[in-house]
Amino acid sequence: MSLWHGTAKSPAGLVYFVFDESDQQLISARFDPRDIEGPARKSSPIHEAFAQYNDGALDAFDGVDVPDAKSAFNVNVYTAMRQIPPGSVQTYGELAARSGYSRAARAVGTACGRNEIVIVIPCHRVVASNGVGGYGYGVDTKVKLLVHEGAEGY
DNA sequence: CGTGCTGTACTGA
DNA sequence: TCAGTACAGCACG
Repeated sequence: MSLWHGTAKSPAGLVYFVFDESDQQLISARFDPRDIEGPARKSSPIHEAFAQYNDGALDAFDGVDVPDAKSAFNVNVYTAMRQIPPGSVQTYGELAARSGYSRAARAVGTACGRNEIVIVIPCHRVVASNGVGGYGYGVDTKVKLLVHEGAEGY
């Protein structure tokens, strides 16, 4: 493990992220500085990806690798989640079905809430069937990201 | 409409 | 085990 961290602006505020140079994976990305590890860096491909995303290249994180989730359920859910195109949203129930667990909407909500890599794993694109749903850093944060991506109705 | 109950799948203690 | 979830659907009033 060879960790370093950095910060980057996003449409919803400053993001603090940790990167593992050994296996080229983004370990975490959060809207608060909790669990920061390693020395700071000012520039990197991750910094660049955020800059491009802010500029409107909404698919800038497609090439960013992340660690495998701890359980098969989470792997399936996060994989399906990253396939939601920018600018569109999916309900917790739809995402559950696409992940292979047709009635696990609530469990998907739990998995989203535990997501450690905001924006790159786009939990903000998962909404409730009757509204925007919740978000770990506040619904306003979620809405800012959706507006930036051009999702309709937010 | 809104509120509340219940089914459901997964997690962490 | 068991309680706790960033849900969904339906029954009531």
